Amino acid sequence: MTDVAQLADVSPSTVSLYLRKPEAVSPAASQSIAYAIEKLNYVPNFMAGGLAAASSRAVSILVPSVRNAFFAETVSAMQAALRKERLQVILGHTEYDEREEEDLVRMALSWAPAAIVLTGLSHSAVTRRLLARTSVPVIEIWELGGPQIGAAVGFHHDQVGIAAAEHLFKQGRRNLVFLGARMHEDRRAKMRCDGFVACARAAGVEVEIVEHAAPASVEVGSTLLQETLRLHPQTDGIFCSNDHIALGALFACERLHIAVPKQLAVIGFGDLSFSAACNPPLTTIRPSGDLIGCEAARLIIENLAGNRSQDKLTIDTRFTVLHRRSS
Amino acid sequence: MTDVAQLADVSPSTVSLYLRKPEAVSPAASQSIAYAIEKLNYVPNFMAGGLAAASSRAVSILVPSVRNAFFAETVSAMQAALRKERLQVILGHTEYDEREEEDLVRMALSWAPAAIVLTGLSHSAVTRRLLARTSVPVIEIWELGGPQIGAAVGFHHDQVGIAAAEHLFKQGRRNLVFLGARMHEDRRAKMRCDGFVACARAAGVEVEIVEHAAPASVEVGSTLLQETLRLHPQTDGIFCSNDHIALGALFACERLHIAVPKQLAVIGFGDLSFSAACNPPLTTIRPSGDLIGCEAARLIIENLAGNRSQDKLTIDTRFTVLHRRSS
DNA sequence: GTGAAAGCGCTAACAG
DNA sequence: CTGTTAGCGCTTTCAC
Repeated sequence: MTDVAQLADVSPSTVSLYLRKPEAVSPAASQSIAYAIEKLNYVPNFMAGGLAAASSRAVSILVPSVRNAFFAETVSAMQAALRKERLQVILGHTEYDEREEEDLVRMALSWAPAAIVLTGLSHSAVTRRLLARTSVPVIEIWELGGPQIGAAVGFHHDQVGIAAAEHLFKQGRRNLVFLGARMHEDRRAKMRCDGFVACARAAGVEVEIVEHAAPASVEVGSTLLQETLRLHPQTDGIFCSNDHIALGALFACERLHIAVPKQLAVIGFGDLSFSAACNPPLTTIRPSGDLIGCEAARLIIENLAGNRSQDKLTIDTRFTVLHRRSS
Repeated sequence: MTDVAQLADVSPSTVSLYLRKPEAVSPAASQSIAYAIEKLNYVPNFMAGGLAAASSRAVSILVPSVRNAFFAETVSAMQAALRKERLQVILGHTEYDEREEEDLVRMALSWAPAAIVLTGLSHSAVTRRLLARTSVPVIEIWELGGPQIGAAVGFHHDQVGIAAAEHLFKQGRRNLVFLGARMHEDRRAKMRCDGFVACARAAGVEVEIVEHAAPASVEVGSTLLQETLRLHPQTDGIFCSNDHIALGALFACERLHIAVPKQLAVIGFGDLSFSAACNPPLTTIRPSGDLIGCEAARLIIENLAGNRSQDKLTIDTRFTVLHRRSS
């Protein structure tokens, strides 16, 4: 930076200012600085900058896994939005493990990030303590309806379950089953299940739950459907914890010559890549993973601009019931 | 760190050493330092560390998009492997745009990362120049068979096309079509196509190519299949640029009552979540996205440990033809 | 095995 | 709008 300043015939602080707030530097100085940067192939050092400023232009995002299309979408949307403000994404995978999250938060703090984004509202006590001690803004995504550390951007998963139950009721279904996978890990799937069960119970209907120990997958969906028919042959409506399970169920129905939706109505969650295109097209509930990412990024950017007002803000991104031919 | 040193009654440099090479510090000192760290809730500052050491424990990973399951897998595998060495992942999305990649590389360099991981072998001249000037190790993933900047971990996409053609020949198919989407962007899909066409031509078979301008999706797959039947009704074997396209084709076949594989053999690429579970199970070629991530991480870790030997190393992670019932 | 000294490259008041 | 000044918190020789 000193070299650039020398070549541009200004002081280093003017170069620094130019890099951070170009509009505050005179056009003449700007031009010669730009030339010098180009000429010298100057690459700024973010670590020196971050050290001096006691905070970096990095945002730490911690999700269970980016293999999960939901989080991939959110991470992608967020990175695109943050990129415009020249903010970098530091990614961490918690694998649904609070201890892992704790460790990742510790490392995240070492970068003095502009913000830390966590998935969900349940975190270990240590995580909460670590975060309470810092002034780094925290944003929790993909879940609403519990105690927040900072701002939260997401939706109520129990409401998803309620919407699913109401939808199936409207279709005249009364023998309902919830198909789930590994719900002890995926708390949000559990919440959808709970909302579904509670809503049905309020209408005098007892929901059966058929669960699998393996992580959600298309194959698990097929297995669960077979299991469902074996245990509860009367079933006329199923809500699947996500669209992978639902697709597997549809495939199994096809193989077993079960008419969907005539004999069995199927509703999923996620609106994944195949959901609109399969046979029959899958009725599902679409969570706005993109919107969650965009809104979270917006909060971070506003915060950076000085808007410290939205500390424990809650943004409900809602969800949409997509009624297609599987119900 | 000074506070920790004071409390532990050692010098700051001993604390620093303890944090970086615990085995080089005496057990007695280690113990009191550990106690002091715990007691004071000391959080190291990576930026100060990076500034002083002129390099950070961050790895910059640039992929087209993490929404793409292939790259999500690799990123996930890599982050898991790097995490064990306390290396952080800085993520960037190029969206298949070399200008974007260039800009992301520039920002990546500002972190003085332990390595930069790029997707594919084609990069802008500026990107190459930027990278040539630094001593940051570069690893290119998901493609082999072109000029490398640094090490490369991946496989030959044209060989995938060849394997697909050979497979279809073995099934007695001679009227072959390649179904692709947006191949001007996805160079690697184009390479698979080229390999397929070249192999067929060598056997005296002319392959037709049916392409769509939109990005690959299940719906595009259905559209492409219909288009294929309209333009080339004799077709008895198709190779799809990926499993989303293939799944869409299977769905369309089902709707049109086209017997798969009897009338039409289908082979895809990717072995995605649904590929083994659909009707019929999809014959596909599995690229080892996980392995690519693991091997890339291994290179980075070895490099960090001083193994500078593997500069322009090439690691072929191969691929597997999974013969299932769609062919 | 441990400590003293000298920065790493930049930012942030503040004064002009 | 620009320059001066004083560090930010750590690593790294090099002695001891």
